[in-house]
Amino acid sequence: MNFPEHKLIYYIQKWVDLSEADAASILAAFEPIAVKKKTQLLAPQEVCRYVYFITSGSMRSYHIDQKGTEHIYQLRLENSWISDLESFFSQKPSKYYIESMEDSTLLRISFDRLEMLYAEVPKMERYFRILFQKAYINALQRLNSTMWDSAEERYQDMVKENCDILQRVPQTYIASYLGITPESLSRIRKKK
Amino acid sequence: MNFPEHKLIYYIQKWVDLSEADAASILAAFEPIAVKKKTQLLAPQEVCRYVYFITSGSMRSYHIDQKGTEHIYQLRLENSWISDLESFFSQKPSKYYIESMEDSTLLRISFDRLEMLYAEVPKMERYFRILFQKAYINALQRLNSTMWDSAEERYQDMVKENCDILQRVPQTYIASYLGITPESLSRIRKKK
DNA sequence: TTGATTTCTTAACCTAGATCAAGGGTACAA
DNA sequence: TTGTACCCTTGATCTAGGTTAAGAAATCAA
Repeated sequence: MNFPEHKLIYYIQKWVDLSEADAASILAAFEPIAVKKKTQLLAPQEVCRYVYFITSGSMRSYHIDQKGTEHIYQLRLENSWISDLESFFSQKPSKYYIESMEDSTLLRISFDRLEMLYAEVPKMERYFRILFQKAYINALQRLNSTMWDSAEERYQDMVKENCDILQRVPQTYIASYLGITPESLSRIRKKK
Repeated sequence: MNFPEHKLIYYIQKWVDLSEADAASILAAFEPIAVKKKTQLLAPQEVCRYVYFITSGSMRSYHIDQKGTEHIYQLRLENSWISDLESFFSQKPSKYYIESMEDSTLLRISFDRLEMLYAEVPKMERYFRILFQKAYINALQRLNSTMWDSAEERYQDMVKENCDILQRVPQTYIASYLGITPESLSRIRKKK
């Protein structure tokens, strides 16, 4: 079987064992969608209704400050999750945008449907516990390197990870994600 | 009943319903310890063996860079959790210190005992899922404000939270936590 | 009570990265 | 195929916060 939905099961099974029945329940809970490049899935003031698993393409989330400058805080490729968890779990208005950077396909699940899924397949509680734990560890590492490493070190770390995101999205997005201006990133790249 | 252990149950019950039996299982899984000010619970190269719930006092976690400068990335008061999750969950050597800032009492649980507890009381899986979810949201907010707000704004936000940590620990710790030098914090405080 | 350590403040100077401005390249829409 | 928007680069200048240094104040151990 080779439906795109199965990638989701593959990634969940890296962390918890699933029966055939579990897998079926999970797939039934998610709804597939397809979006063109630069489609907004969330805008400020809206409540974030879904958590998304990206099956192909790439997404970013960002906010726009008082001066009108965009600040990207998440860049995600296929086989990872994206949402505004703060808005999703509180079901209160978001401060952020979520937008596709390429034509993309996603699986989405709503707040109520997710709570149902936790009841149906309690292992999902464990899966998301592990997912958030890793996400939290990651966010702290990013915080540490933002506070204490130079912009150049942060960029070189990203290059070392050899993530093809560097080839797939504009440098201005990478710069914003690293917390610097496009001009600074251009100067850093020139050096090497 | 008024044993200090019960604060733990109180805080867990804010997020999941516990039976008497659940509460008993949880309390049985944790071991109380008491430490003097400036006691190290973890040092670099050691594996972080426990997750700690602080029942009284305060803790910090930090690392020391090549130049010998301390960088604090967590400051925690009573009724919150502290650990190095990266080391704890991988059971690999840590890069961080965990140290008490005041005389403190804590409840600790080991990796194996926690896995047993998840099996005994599956609701704990849900509790930690919610805890890490909130911690992750928080870490992203801190990352955003470190990237995009001035040092003064970050300090003022901390003052607004009205957290008594500002009174209880040296300013040099607050400065490091905010990602600035003690000199800069002193200048910021002088302004107002 | 007293020296020793730690913490906080202030001042002079420095630097990484921001800001402002302008030109060239590239990609897609018509 | 051309024009329009976006993207990247480069240079000149500016600034928040770092660095270095030194003294004052507070805290602590004996």
